[in-house]
Amino acid sequence: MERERKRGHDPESVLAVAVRVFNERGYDGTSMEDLARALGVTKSAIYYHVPGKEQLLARALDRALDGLTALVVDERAASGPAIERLERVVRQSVRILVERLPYVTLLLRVRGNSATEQRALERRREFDAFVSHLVKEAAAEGSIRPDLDPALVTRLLFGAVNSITEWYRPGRGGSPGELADALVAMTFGGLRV
Amino acid sequence: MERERKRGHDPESVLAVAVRVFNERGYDGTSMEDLARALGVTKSAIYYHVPGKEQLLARALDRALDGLTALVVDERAASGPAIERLERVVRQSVRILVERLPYVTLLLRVRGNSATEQRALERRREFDAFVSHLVKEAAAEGSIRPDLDPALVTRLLFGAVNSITEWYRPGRGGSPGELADALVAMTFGGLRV
DNA sequence: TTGTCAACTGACCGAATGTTCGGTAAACAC
DNA sequence: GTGTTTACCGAACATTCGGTCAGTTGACAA
Repeated sequence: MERERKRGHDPESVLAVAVRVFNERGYDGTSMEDLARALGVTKSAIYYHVPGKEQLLARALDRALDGLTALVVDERAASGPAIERLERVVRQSVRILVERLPYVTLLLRVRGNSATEQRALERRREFDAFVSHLVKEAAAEGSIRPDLDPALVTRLLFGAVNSITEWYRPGRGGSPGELADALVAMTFGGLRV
Repeated sequence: MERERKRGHDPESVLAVAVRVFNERGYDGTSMEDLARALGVTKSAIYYHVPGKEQLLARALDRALDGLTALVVDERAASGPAIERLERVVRQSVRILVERLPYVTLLLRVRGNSATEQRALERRREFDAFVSHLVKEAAAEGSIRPDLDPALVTRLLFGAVNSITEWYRPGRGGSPGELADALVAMTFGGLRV
């Protein structure tokens, strides 16, 4: 029998708590002692469930990146006007950001301090390159204001998208769908009446 | 006589190097040993010029916040349509971000881990409140699309502005003025043709 | 009743951390 | 030349770090 299994942690619950604390204090600002306190166990108990601090980070970053990679794979197979594909990518990005909020939040703060972080940055750059290319396509098709540099548009557009990790809290501020609607409305159409 | 003063460091040059390294590795991810290496001196030499690591952070954050505070003071005295004042605040924000890029970059990564960081977050919140109010005014005057929540507009708008610290490098990608022009064009008017 | 095993604890390790301290070489002041 | 100041070094400080390991506990199976 398996059900209920008493009380206790497993690799999944440890990861969830760890990512929450990493986001509160920053990865480097979080000690294993901090994690232990948040889990209600001693430091050594953590090592029963996971191999170490850096692997905790690696698993968290993979969760974020797997979502973004899946998006790219899906969308590479799509066709139609680039501007419409771009809008879909933005909407899907918002969805993934919200669904995997703590993991993506962590990813967006990574600086490349370790091999793990550098690997994550490389995977992230693939996503950036994909989006960047898509915006250029849309510009080449004449769907983006010609006075705006496509590279700049990409950065500002995803600056707005990524800022979601800085202020969005689930349950507040509407559903992910409404959020995506508003974001697309503002970035594509402008905030001015 | 004063001129040239041989070679060597002073509190100012230590701060400049420290902030650069803080931004590369993160504040918590940077050791005094790292700073010493970047300065070409030993750890102890740093303490001759500055009182410690946290004061280095405090001074850096003050540089960023003093700029933003000055902007608020200036703009509180301004009049005219809120939408025009908002556009001016955005342009000035871009200017300050670029002028004080390393300092503002550091500020935007602060999580509140120490008393120093919490004080900085409080000052930053004053700026956010000011901008938030301004967007609401503009909405009340009918200058912002009524289907967009003003609070959301504020966050996305400054999500785009603040993203500058993530990718802008001086000398590349045009002058600060052109950057502000493009940013205002896109956020106010939309990226679509 | 005994044995097994998952899930821990507590004591500990070596390394790294931020900071302090005693000393010192070179430049300057007189 | 003598004393003082400036800018630093090297060693040491207490503390904290990520991580290890032998042992304990309590639920459950036989």
